Amino acid sequence: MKNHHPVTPKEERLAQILAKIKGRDFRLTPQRLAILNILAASEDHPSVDDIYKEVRNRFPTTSIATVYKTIALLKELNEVLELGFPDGSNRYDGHRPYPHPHAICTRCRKIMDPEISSVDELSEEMKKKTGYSFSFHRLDFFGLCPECQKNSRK
Amino acid sequence: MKNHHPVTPKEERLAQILAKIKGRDFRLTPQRLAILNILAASEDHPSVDDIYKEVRNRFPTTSIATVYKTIALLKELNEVLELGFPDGSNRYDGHRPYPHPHAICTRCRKIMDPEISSVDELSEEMKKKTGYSFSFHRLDFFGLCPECQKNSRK
DNA sequence: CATATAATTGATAATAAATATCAATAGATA
DNA sequence: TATCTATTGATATTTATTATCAATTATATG
Ligand SMILES: [Mn+2]
Ligand SMILES: [Mn+2]
Ligand SMILES: [Zn+2]
Ligand SMILES: [Zn+2]
Repeated sequence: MKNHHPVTPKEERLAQILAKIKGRDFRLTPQRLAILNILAASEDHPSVDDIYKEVRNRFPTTSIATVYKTIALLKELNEVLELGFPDGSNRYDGHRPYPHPHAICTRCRKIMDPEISSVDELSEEMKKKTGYSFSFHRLDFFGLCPECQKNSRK
Repeated sequence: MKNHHPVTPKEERLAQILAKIKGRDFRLTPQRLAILNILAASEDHPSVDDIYKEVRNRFPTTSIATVYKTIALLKELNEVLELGFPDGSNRYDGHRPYPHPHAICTRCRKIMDPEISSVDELSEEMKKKTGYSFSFHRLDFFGLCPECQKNSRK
């Protein structure tokens, strides 16, 4: 048989996304499925261009517009987290589509996902001080990753 | 005499900025001084267009390019904090030019500056978990401000 | 399987904020 | 006041994203 239950974490993640897609009048084209696979499997927060290049390895006729449209679809379904940057170098997390803190290297642009416990505390203090009711957040810490720290020590 | 020591907080803040400007071959034009005044006095994180409109009240011939160039100058001097957003609706804090958390209303776009004590803790945990050496951060919490919460309860 | 429907694709045009360009203007200094 | 050059203002350029639309193709149905 061709279909089977998901076993690896990324198969699991893809299955979650496909379940949401099935809900509406969405169609499963090869290009779209390839993009979903890339996003579900990615741990390194790829850019639109990263995704575009990778999907073109398998489907060389794919348009960049299709990548944008698939990402827009996933955003609507809350199945991808967009890390937008004002210089246009946007990055995407299809692995963890909910808000979480990021460590961003200003030299090599590597973005990491640490498990952080003190976010709730900060959020609670923000709420108390401002009276806002928060629905999401964006927590970015910028600096040098361990590797770039070594390289900059010459 | 015309010059006097700064007494109000915003005069104090303007004096800080002017001190940095004096250092190099910078010139004090009326337009530039007006923009500096607006940014030093502002508590509400104005946009480029907000600043542009306000400065044109006093100097109607001012170009938007001059606003951009003055902001670029202040960024170089680390005397303004730029809150860049991927949709291009950038906002500026000339009052507190260092990284700090913001509460952002998704409805009326009001941005607040609460005094938060638990940032260091979060930063420390990030550092321990990732090994990054951070130099700045961006901490945004999005939701409804108290006023917009009232209005949305109909 | 053949057919109908409409969602999707791919190519391209349009959009818009930020930046670059450059001749004209006007601070700063002596 | 004259000189020098930083700055201005108008405009062109850049570039990521969005919009457009005819052609294609996934899907359901008989
Ligand atoms: Mn992430
Ligand atoms: Mn602020
Ligand atoms: Zn790095
Ligand atoms: Zn509000």
